Amino acid sequence: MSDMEDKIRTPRQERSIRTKEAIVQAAMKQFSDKGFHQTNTKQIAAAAGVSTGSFYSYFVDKRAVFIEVLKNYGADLLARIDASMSEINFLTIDRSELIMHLVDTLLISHEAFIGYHRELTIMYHSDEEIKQLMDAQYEAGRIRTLEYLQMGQDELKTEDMEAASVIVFETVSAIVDVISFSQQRIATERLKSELVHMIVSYLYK
Amino acid sequence: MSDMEDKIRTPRQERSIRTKEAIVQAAMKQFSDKGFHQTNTKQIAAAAGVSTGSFYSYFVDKRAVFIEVLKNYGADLLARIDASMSEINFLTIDRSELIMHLVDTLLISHEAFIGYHRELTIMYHSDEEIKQLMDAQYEAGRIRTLEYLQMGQDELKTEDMEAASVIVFETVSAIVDVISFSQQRIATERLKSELVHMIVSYLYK
Amino acid sequence: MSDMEDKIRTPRQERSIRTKEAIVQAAMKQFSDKGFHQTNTKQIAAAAGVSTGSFYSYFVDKRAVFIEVLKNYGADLLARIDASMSEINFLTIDRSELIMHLVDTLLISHEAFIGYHRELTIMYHSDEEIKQLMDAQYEAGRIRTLEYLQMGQDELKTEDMEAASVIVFETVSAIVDVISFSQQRIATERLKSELVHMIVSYLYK
Amino acid sequence: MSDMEDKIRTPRQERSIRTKEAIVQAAMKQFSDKGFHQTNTKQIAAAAGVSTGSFYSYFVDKRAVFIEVLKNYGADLLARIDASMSEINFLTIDRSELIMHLVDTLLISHEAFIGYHRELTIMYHSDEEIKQLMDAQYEAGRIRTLEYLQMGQDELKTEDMEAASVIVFETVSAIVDVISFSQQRIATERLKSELVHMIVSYLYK
DNA sequence: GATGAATGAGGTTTCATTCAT
DNA sequence: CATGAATGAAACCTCATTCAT
Repeated sequence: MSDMEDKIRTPRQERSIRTKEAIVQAAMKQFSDKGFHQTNTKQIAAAAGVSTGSFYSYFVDKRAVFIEVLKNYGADLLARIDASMSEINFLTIDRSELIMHLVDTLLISHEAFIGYHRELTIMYHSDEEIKQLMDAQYEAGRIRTLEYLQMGQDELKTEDMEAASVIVFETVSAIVDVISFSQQRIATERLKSELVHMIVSYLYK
Repeated sequence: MSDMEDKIRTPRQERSIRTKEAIVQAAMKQFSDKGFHQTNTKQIAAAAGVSTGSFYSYFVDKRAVFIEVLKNYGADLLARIDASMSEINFLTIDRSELIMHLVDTLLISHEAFIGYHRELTIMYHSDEEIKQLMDAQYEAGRIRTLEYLQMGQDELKTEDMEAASVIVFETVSAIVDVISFSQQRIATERLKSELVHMIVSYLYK
Repeated sequence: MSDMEDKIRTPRQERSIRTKEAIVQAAMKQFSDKGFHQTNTKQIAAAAGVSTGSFYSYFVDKRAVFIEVLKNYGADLLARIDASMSEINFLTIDRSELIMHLVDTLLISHEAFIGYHRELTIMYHSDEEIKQLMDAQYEAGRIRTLEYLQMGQDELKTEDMEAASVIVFETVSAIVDVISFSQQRIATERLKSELVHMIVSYLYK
Repeated sequence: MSDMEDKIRTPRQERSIRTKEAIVQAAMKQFSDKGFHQTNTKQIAAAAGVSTGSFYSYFVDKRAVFIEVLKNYGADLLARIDASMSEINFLTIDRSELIMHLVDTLLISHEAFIGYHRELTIMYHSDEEIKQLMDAQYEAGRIRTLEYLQMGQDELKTEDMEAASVIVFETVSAIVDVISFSQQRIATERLKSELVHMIVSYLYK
C-alpha cells in the first residue's frame, strides 16, 4: 500500500469521497448496461463528471473500479435482503408468504443490478481476485438464504441443507433473472406463483 | 446471396468445408472460454489452424461466426436431448428417473457448451438478429421440455403448464450451469439429487 | 453535436487547435501527392507529428479530414481570388491584363493545392456529401469568375453568359493544372500568353 | 523476357487471346468506374470470367494489366480520332464545323473512357514507366490535334503553334470532361457551341 | 492449365493509460 | 490538483499474391 500512496488517493475530504462514489455509481450503471469490456474509462469518467485524468487518481486501473463496484454490489444486495427480511414476523408468516417475500426482495434488488450479474460470470473466469471476492459473496448470499429458510416454523424436508441452499438460491436467482429480462410473454405473477409452489413443495413437509 | 458471392466463400471443395468447420469449432471454444468480445479473430483463426484472411473469406465478420455457432449450438442441443430421451421407455420409467435422465442429458450437452450460454445473455441485448434466434431456440427448448414432462404417466399438479415449463427449464439450466462451472465445493450427485427432488415434488402429485 | 462529444474532440486549448490544424495541413499535402486512397492515416498522423490515436480524436475517420480539407480548400481559393482581384483598378486595367491577373491568381492558388483538385474528381463520384460540397464550391467559383469578367469595361461578345462562365472557368483551371503539373517542356509564359489570347479573343469584341 | 517465359503466358492460341482480352476489358471498366486502387484482382478476374489464379498466368501483377489497358486506351483513342477525322473533306468544311467535329469525336471517345482518364493522372505520379507511356501518348494526341488544326484552309493566327496545340488539346479535353460528367445543369449544346466559338475566334483570323 | 483456397502484411480504428499544461 | 491531449499497442478487416489440388 505504501508504494501506491503517491499514485492513488485515499479520499479523506468530503468532496473527494463524493467524487469517488460518483465514479463507482457511473461505472456500475455502464457495466450493467454494456458489460465491462464494452465500457470505456472515458465514458465512466464523463458520466461521473470528472476528467479521465481524475479517474486515474482515484483508481489504479479499470479493473480496480470493477472490484470496488463488486464489493458495493455484494454489500448492497445483502443489506437489501436483510432490510426486507427484517420486516417479517417469522412467527405468524406462512411458508408461501415467506418464499414470496424472498423472491420479491431479490426481484427488487435485481432491478438495480440487472445486467451486472451477467457480466460477473464472465469476469469470474478471467481474474483470480475477482473470483475470490465473488465466491465469498456468493457464499454469504447462500448462507443468508439458508438462515431465512430455517426461520420458518416448519421442518425442512431435506437432509442435505447445504445442497438445498444452493438449489434454492440459484433457482430463485434464475427465475428472477427471467422475470427481469424477458419481455414477459408470460406474466410475472404466474411465474412467481409457480416458483413459490415449487420451492414450498420442495422444502416443507 | 449473389452479392455476397464476391466476398464470402460458399464452400464447394472438401478442404473448404473442413476449414469452415474448424473455424466454427475454434470460435465456439474461444467464445465459451472468454466471451465474444474478449476473443479476437486472430485467435480464432490461429486455433482453427488458418490465417486471418481465411477466416474472413468464410465469415463477413466476427458476429457472423457467432451466429453460426449459435445456430449449431441450438440444433446440437435439441438433437442431443432428443437422442438421449429416445432411449427412455416412458411406460416403465419412474418420475424421478425421468427427471434425472433429463438433467443428465442437459448436463452432458452442457459440457460442450459451457460458458457459451453465459456469453449469450450479453449478446442477446446488443443484437436484434441474435435476440430473434435465441428466442426461437429458447422456445424450442422449452416446448421440448414440456413435451417430455407430459410423457410421464402421472398427472401434473400444476394448471399453468406454460409457466411451469419455463420454471423447470430455467431451473434445470441454472443448476446444470452451477454444476458445470463451479469447482464444486459440493458434489455433483448431491446437487442433482436435490434438484430432482424439487422438480418431482413440484410437478407430480 | 452532443453525441459526437464522446468521440470527437472539439479543440478548446491552444495546443489542441494547433494539432488539428497540423493534421489538416498534413492530410492536404498527402492527399495532393498520392490521393485519398493511397494515403493512410498513420502517414497523415506521422506527417502532422502526432500519433494515430490523436488523429482519431480529431476526426471520426479519414473521410472526415478529407471533407475538412475540402472546405478549407474552397474557402482559401475564393479568399485568394478575392484578395488578388481587389488589387485591380477595373477602370484602368485592360482586358488582357485582367485575364492575365486572373490566371496568375489561380496559378498561385494552385501551388498550394496541386494534385488535390485531381483527387477531388475521384471522390466526387463516390460520396454524396462530398459531391454536394464540391458542387457548391464549384458554383461559387464559377459565379465569382463571371462577376470579374463582367467588371471589365468592355462588352462581352457572348449572349450565353452562363455557358461562357463554365467554359472560361474550366479552361483556365485546366491550363493552370497543366502549367502546375507538367515538368514544363513548354515555358509557362508561352502557355499563359496563348491562354490569355484565347480567352480575350473569345470574350471581348 | 526469357525468365518470365515460365510464369507469364504469351497467348498464342485463340482462346487464350480472347481470355486475355476479356481481362483487359474487365479491368478497363472497373478502373474507370472505381479507380485502380479501389478495384481488386478478384473482381477483375470474376468480371472476365476467369479465376484469380488464371489472372496471374496472364499478367505478372495488377500493375501489368493497368499498363496493358493504358496502351489499349491510347491506341484506341488515336484510332477513333483518326477514323472520325478521315470522314472530313478538308477542302469544303468550314472552321467551326472542323472544331465541332473534333469536339464530337473526343466526346464520343470519352464515353468509353470516362473516369479512366481521371485515374491516369493519379497513376502518373506513382510509377515511372506509366509516366513515360502517358507522356508519349499525350504527345501523340497533341501532335495529332495540331495536324488537324493545320489542315483547315485558313491561316492560324498564333505564332506559337506548340503552345497553341497544348492549349486547344487541354481545353477541349476539359470541356468534354465537364460535359461527360456533370449532370448537366447546362445543356451540352450550349457548352459545345461556346467552346467552338472560343477556339475558332482564338485560332483563325 | 485452371481453379479457388490460403496467406499475411498492411490499413483503419479503438481505448487504457500517461503526461504536459 | 485537475484537465484533456497525446500515446501506441492491439483489434478488426482487406486484398495482392501464391500454391495445393
